[in-house]
Amino acid sequence: MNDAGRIAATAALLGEPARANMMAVLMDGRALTAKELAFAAHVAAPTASGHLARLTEAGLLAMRKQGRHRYFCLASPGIGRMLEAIMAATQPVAGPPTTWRGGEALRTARTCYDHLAGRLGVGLADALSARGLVVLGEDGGEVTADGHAFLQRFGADTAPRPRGPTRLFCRPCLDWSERRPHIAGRLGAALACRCFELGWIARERDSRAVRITQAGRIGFGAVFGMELAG
Amino acid sequence: MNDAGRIAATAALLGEPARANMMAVLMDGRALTAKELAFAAHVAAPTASGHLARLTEAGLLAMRKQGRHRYFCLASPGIGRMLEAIMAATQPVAGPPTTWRGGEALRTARTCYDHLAGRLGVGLADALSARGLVVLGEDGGEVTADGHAFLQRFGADTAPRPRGPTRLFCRPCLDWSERRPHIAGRLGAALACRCFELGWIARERDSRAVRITQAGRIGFGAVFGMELAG
DNA sequence: ACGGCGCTTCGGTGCAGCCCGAAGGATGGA
DNA sequence: TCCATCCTTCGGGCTGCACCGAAGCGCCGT
Repeated sequence: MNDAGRIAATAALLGEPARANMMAVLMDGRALTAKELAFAAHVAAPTASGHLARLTEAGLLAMRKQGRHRYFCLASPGIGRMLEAIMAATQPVAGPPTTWRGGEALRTARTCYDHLAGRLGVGLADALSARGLVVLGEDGGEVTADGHAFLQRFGADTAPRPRGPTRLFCRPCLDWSERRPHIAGRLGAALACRCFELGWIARERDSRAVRITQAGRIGFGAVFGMELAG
Repeated sequence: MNDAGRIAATAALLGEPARANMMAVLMDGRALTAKELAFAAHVAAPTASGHLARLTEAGLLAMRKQGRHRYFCLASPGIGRMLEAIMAATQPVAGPPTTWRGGEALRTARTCYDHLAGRLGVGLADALSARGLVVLGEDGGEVTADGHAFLQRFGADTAPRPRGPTRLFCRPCLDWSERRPHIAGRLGAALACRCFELGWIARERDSRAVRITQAGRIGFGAVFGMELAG
């Protein structure tokens, strides 16, 4: 199997709308049951079962049996990065932000794999950029000296890893609703994690959307100088 | 069109072996004619024409008319990164290096989009790592202070971009033949570019393979301490 | 032990799309 | 002007695969 063969094999799996729906739903890192994925993909259980078997066989998904349920999640962070790369590369030409089907909550704030996206995520990136704490470009990002000090005070885990970086620290990730970058990578995950810890945001059930709490509204304003509408 | 829809649409295009072959051949950034791509994809001209039209329509390829020829190339660097991400994510489990079909030249040294891969690319990464000039991890890389000084002496363009980084500077890219990382990103491109300038390597016709010249054999040994077999 | 539930396997149907040969513009050279 | 080359459009054959209903297997709670 050569380069092109692997690309074709993988892309063929992702090219079926039902399977693409499943992968997209799993992008935030959660594990879902076969039935939930069947519903998300708008297909019957037998059809979903077949798809899930093929995705697992190909190493795109990992499966864990638990009682009578079978939980599926992305097989590795690399799979998530691949999906992000596909979405980033196929970003439609500039224009007014897409209207999401019933997705106002998603546009406000949501998780993107393991970091924050939506207006909250983009606003966070803007706030950090404006203060010179991070520098974001098309394909990479850097944290300034001021930024490291700030993040440490904020309580985000920015300690370097023992044996060199094993995951990109600061990486821009194009936001599908806002069409502007937010912060991904280990920093993005650390920021999101710390915001959950502080109770500034909370996950909505069965959705990638997150809700900004009252404490969050105050905190984002005081610490990052962000004004959150609503 | 939502996230999953865009993934599905793009992946469906890439999921056809003929189209995947075309994209893979174009990964090194060259522009090829429709006929050349038909040959690379092992299909007849009419079939290739249809595929190319769809890929161009979808924004994955860009087309330039020139005389009676039509040259196709990747529409943007982002498309190349997407293809790399797919290959990286679908890396088969560890094992003995794959035997390439008649690809000894490719295994020795080749271009991977715009940087060097194969034993030469991996060797270069190893040499720089061993000397503490760069630190490579799973998902990111850094150039040390010594590394910056070394690269400047070598003549690779490592000047920071005017308004922040617009492309990731140092990034590991998993090598398909060697199963180990080589250096991609702006640094990878700069290194490859400088090696071509110095006449250490030369492109093989109609292939991603590159040939190491006699000057290169001496240069890689003297400057990077690399011993190149053959 | 038994029924309920989640998931899988099996068989048949139907559609989407890949593929090529032949014919039709378009371009450049003789 | 005429031909050769490159590319595209058109039409028909064919394969592959997504999809679902029904039936089978394993696990849990009662």
